Amino acid sequence: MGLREVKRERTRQLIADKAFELFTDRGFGRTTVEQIAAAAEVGPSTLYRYYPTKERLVLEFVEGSLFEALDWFREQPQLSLPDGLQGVVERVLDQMESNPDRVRTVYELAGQTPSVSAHLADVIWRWRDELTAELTTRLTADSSDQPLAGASVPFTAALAAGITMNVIEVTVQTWVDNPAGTDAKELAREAMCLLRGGGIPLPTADPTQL
Amino acid sequence: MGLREVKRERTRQLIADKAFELFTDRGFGRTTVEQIAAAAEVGPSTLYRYYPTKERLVLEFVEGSLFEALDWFREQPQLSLPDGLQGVVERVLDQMESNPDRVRTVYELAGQTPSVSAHLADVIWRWRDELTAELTTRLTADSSDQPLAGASVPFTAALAAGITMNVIEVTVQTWVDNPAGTDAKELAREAMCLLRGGGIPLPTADPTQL
DNA sequence: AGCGATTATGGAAGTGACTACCATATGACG
DNA sequence: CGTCATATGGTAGTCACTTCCATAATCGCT
Repeated sequence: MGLREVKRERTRQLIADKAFELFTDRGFGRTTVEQIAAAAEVGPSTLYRYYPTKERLVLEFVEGSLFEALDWFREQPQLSLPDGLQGVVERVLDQMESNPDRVRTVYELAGQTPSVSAHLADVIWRWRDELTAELTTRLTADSSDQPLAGASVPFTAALAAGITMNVIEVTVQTWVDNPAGTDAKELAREAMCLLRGGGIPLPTADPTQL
Repeated sequence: MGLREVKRERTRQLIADKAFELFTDRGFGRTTVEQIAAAAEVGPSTLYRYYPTKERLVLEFVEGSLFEALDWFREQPQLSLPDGLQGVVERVLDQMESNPDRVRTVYELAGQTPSVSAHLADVIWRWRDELTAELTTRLTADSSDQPLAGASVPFTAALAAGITMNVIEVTVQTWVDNPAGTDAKELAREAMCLLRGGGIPLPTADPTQL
């Protein structure tokens, strides 16, 4: 690795950090990209080479946490899918718990600014889509695992990825809302017990006469 | 209802329709709001009184379908939650199936334009949040339904809403991707069978040693 | 019908995110 | 040291979106 990439990563982090400072101080709407660029001592056009939109500056940390866990998952093909997904959930929550203030601020900014919440939702969706893709390849690979009666593999994969995403979202949301002190991974465990135990009201397959 | 509200609804629809035309013709990025306003024969400032962003013009139909079903759900407090949620799923899919081209175009535009997919994700999220709120009040009301051992009501509600949203999303996605002809409600039924039958690899509650 | 109050509309002016482009500088490599 | 690839900064421009005000359409009441 050359000196070039080191500098690149440094600049990248510097920009995101300065941006986050300004956002927490003056708020998202009252901060211009010029101000961020000036604070990071780069030109605005340089800033846009690192981050495509102002919103992505807010989401840097969350995005990183999610995709790190996904990368880990891809490198663990020997694990069973349930164990692998469990590892994904744990890794994401570990990242979040390592920096509670940042996560909290992200959610606050998302709550105040529609475009931020939109981009947050988008990042999580893209993550889920990549997880779906990975699950699809794995399910097709060892389809001996389960007969998968009738249902197509991508369909099953999408459902699994969606539920995993849900568990993470619900857990993080609850963890952020609570006055700190709660254990995120304990919450996630509860969520999964509920899922397996059937304690959740699901839509029924049989249509009722309406 | 006065003449005023009739006109308002007419203008609202007119704007969305003209916008959709232009988007399908020239694409989202190559259409300016001025062009849309001109096509609908209103001033740009009027357009912004009806739609807060250009992206929401794309999502008008999807948004309407989702929230109509939610309104219906709110008006059916006598139904059990599973039946009610089933009704929600059915109603959303009915709406989508009533206008396949429009849904397909929305997904195409979302696939091409990041900001559209971001707003699409956001709309669906807001919908899920409102569904969560409704489920929370209902679960607290008749908590005699189930003991809900230990788990908090909003937690359970959020999971239920999330899964319902997942079923809809996965179903619509699969239905849109397929070369037409597939029955969306049949797909949804499969999804729910998979969910109930445990045919989906979920993260395990017990952490494995990593 | 007529009249005051309320609300919808159109236009003008401005802010700021984002893009395209080019000249320059800086690290990579023989 | 020379060259080459890449990173940077600045400029100019487009366009989404906001704010504000003057005007016009509708409503409610008598």
